[in-house]
Amino acid sequence: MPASGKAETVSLAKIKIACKQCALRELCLPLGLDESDMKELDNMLKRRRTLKKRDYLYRIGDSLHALYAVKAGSLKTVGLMEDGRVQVVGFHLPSELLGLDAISSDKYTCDAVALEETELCEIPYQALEETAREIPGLQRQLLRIMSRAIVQEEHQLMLLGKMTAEERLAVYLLNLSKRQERLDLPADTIRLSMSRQDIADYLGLALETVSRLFSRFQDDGLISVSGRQIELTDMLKMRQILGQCESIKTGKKCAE
Amino acid sequence: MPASGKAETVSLAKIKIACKQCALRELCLPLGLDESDMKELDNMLKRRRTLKKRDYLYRIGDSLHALYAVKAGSLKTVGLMEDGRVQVVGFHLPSELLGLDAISSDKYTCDAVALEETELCEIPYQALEETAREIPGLQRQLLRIMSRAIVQEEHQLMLLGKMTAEERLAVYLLNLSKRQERLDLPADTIRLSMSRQDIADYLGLALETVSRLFSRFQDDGLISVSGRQIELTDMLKMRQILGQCESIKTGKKCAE
DNA sequence: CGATTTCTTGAATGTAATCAACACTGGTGG
DNA sequence: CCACCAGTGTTGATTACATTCAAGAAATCG
Repeated sequence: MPASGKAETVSLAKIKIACKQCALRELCLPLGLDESDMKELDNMLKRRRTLKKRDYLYRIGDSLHALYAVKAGSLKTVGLMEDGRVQVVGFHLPSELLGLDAISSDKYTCDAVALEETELCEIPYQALEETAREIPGLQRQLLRIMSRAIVQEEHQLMLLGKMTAEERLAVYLLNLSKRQERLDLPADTIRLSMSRQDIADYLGLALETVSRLFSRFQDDGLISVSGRQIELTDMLKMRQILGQCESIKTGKKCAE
Repeated sequence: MPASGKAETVSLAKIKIACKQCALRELCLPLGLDESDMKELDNMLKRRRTLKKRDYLYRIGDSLHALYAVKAGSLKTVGLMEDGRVQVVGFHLPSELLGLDAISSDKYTCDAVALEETELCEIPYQALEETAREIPGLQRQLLRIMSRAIVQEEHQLMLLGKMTAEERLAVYLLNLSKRQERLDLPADTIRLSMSRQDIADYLGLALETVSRLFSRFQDDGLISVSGRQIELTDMLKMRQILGQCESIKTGKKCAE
């Protein structure tokens, strides 16, 4: 283990804070990087991007230039079928990474669309790959992040393949709650940045079904709905909808 | 570009053949490796494993020791819900890799079960990660493989979220056909190693629905069914079920 | 060969989709 | 500031697709 002088510690603390602000803690914060590593990373992450609501970050078939980390706002990634059917593949909140699907073929396989005013960090992929070679911890972290994406999607497969409409929405809300908590936001107040249609396209339901479920949950005292503002008024009862399977369904087990 | 003497070429050819037999071409064949790299890889891949039908390769919660490449036979990976519901997350044929989900948390998140007599190569993960540091091409390939898994699961999300039962089975059969082709097996003859129940649990359907669809496809002249032996007698008509979306649905677009 | 598992087929049911009408929201310009 | 309008969300009625329940046939295994 290398000795750590005071200068290094300070610098490290500084850059970690920067990284936290930049919402990239997913990628680099957990690492034990030395100062020069940090510089390299920092150089890579200079570029910013801002999107307005409905702007595309990238489209299906675009060449992979970069991965993106959400700094503020939110996006959806959407898979399309030529006959117009769409599947929302993911929602991306601050601190989360987009674009991993493009690594295999050098093309993005989904459209990525901002759901609101959104800020991102651009991570040029070529540079990231090269840097990962030099910084073992970064390589490791990158692999972990990709693996986590796989696990997350496996949960979604289970949701789409085996769960009722009611369960799907309960999972969805609890999952959003959990992700907010990680950002040090209140767990029981959710401001949805996506439409009912988006939620439906994510959960494999019709938008009317989603709307009805919001109403039913409200009638049952689980939530309080005011447009896109949701209060989780009875988390316990909400979890009971999921029976004993919370851990799998909300992603608790594999989220960390 | 380094000069390549005769000795190196021969050795490289030899190991590539070994790798092909070992069904690991996914991982190392596309790389430009030099001789010492090859040795290192080869050392890593020494261990073999053989499973009988219904044997578990690993279970949910087991610690990640290794990734596995299927050499012969087939497996399913299964996600479980405590109340007994199951979702088959994937089927794994020769040349395909299992265990990527475990990298994020050091635990496998699915059960992996052999569907028949199955042979595998064990790839100790720790060693793989370290080797990937030293061989840039390997790191790159590993990232690509993981990205491809993500893309594949995204297709499955679309299938489960947006496709009819009929379309799901058509996609499934065409996908199997394509994977067989890649192994230099006939594209129009499929011997299913999985039960109707497994297929149903993969496609998010009831087993009766799957059974009925096989019958209907046969009545419509698309396939000829004899238990688990399927002949694709009219691929064209089968593709027409999918409308214009073949490329997405059969994985053609992103498989390579 | 018998016994168990797997598969097929039929009938009834149910969950969520679709179709349809209306209400609310939020942004824009008069 | 209000009215308007497009987009978004709610609710009801009907329909449809796939599930469930049930029974029997076929295949597989010991």
